[in-house]
Amino acid sequence: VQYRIGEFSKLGGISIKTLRFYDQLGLLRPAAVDVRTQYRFYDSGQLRELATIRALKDLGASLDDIKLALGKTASRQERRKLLDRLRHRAECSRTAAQRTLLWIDGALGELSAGERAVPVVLKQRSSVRVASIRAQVICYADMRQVEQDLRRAVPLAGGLQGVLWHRCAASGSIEGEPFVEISDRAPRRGTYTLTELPSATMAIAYCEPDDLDAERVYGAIDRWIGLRDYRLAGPKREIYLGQLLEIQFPLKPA
Amino acid sequence: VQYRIGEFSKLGGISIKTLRFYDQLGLLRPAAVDVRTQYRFYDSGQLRELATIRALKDLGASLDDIKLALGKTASRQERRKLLDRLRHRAECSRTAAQRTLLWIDGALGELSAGERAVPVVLKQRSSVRVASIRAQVICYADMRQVEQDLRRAVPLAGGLQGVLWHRCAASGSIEGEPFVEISDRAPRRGTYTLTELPSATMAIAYCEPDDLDAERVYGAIDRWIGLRDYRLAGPKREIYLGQLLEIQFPLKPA
DNA sequence: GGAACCATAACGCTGCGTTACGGTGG
DNA sequence: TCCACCGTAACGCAGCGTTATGGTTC
Repeated sequence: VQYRIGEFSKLGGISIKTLRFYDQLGLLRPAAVDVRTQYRFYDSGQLRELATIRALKDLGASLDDIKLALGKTASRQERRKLLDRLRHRAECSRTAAQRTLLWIDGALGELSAGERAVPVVLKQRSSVRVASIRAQVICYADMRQVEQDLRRAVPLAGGLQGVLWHRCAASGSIEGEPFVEISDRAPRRGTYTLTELPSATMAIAYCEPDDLDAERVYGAIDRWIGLRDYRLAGPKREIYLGQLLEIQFPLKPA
Repeated sequence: VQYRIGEFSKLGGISIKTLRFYDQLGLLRPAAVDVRTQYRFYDSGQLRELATIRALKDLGASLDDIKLALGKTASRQERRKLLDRLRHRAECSRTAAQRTLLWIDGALGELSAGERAVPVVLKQRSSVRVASIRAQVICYADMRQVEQDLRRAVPLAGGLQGVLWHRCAASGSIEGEPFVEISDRAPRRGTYTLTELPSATMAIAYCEPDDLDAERVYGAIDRWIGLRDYRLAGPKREIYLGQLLEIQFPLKPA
């Protein structure tokens, strides 16, 4: 039995446009084509092919994948590999959706509590050459003095400025390392150290220069990391950006 | 502090092209534009805007959504509604991924057992006017006789043909209803009944006219439905398509 | 002769990446 | 003068939906 495209599309539960598109891709060629009118004719066996295509598509396969998997040259091996890939994608997509869900629930909670949600994003930073002074202090405010010492010693070039935090109050002592970016031309040595901030993947967020806000933002980044398969890798960074502070948590997978 | 697009893109962890695109959309306008050279200049506060955009995007928002949510005319209400929508989407996406996972695991199992996986798809069928004869029989083969009676009584017009199964062996008795599609012009009444197959959403799959294959396919559709929030709604249908049988399970949500 | 069906061709959607081509800044 | 940087403009991607225009079948 032969069907014209309209009837076949109704039987197959798919649009005419899609059928023409699949024909053009070579994914589902009509069983016959009238040479004069170019009318497409499909047969009942092709309903099953179509169902196979739709089923694979519903599992997340691309039309290219499907074309390869259904082609005559395709082996059981290849079909299996396609399913394995699709399985993997589905797994990733499930965990991603799960994380999104948990994060949104957290954000909705904060909103209900009258606070604004803290946007946290992932960012890659390449390595930066810096001059720095590392110091232990009694309270965070004491770090200001160290920063001023550094700025006096180094001609600041308009590059990045900030602080690396090696230990924070929770660990019993406070240890920080103010730094400023320096150009490649080697400057004279002085009271400061020349090092290189390693390149890193980082979770970042912004906060006002205000202790209360800082605490919220630190907590938010911690929760963000907690939802993902990352761990902290190295000292946290705070970058000065005008009136704003960018908080960076360097990460490594696993 | 002002940044040119290249530096800003590095600080923000996003491509130059994307920044220009966001400018064009009005999503993130540069703080200043040089009138002569058209160079874009961004400031540090825009890093935070950018992070907000990226964070929302990561939660699945479209750029349009984000533009509305971050616009000055947007209220807390609207931002909340956006999060609710995103939450809903994430939930759908999670269950969809979960179903895909379970289904693929089933298919991989069948493949390992040496069988081919059965493609099952959802399909909408509109209502069809049919002539039919309903009958109880002792074994499935007896239904052939009823089908022949029907075909003798009705001028078959090349439309759909098949059987509705009201009861199957598992329920103790077998009751089926062979039918053939008829045109709108009312035919004479005879030994058959005129009814209308209601329109329905159906889970369908194809099988060879072979009892063993039929059993596999019925099982596959059952499992398919089991993974979703559907229930059976009415008699199953079998449609004859040349050498092929299309098995249809009518469904209703919940 | 008109309604329903078929055909091809071309543009639209998202969210950018990717040339191509030319002006700027240091 | 060179090279890195900036600009606009236009096409490409997936998977079709949506006209626009014209032939075919009943």
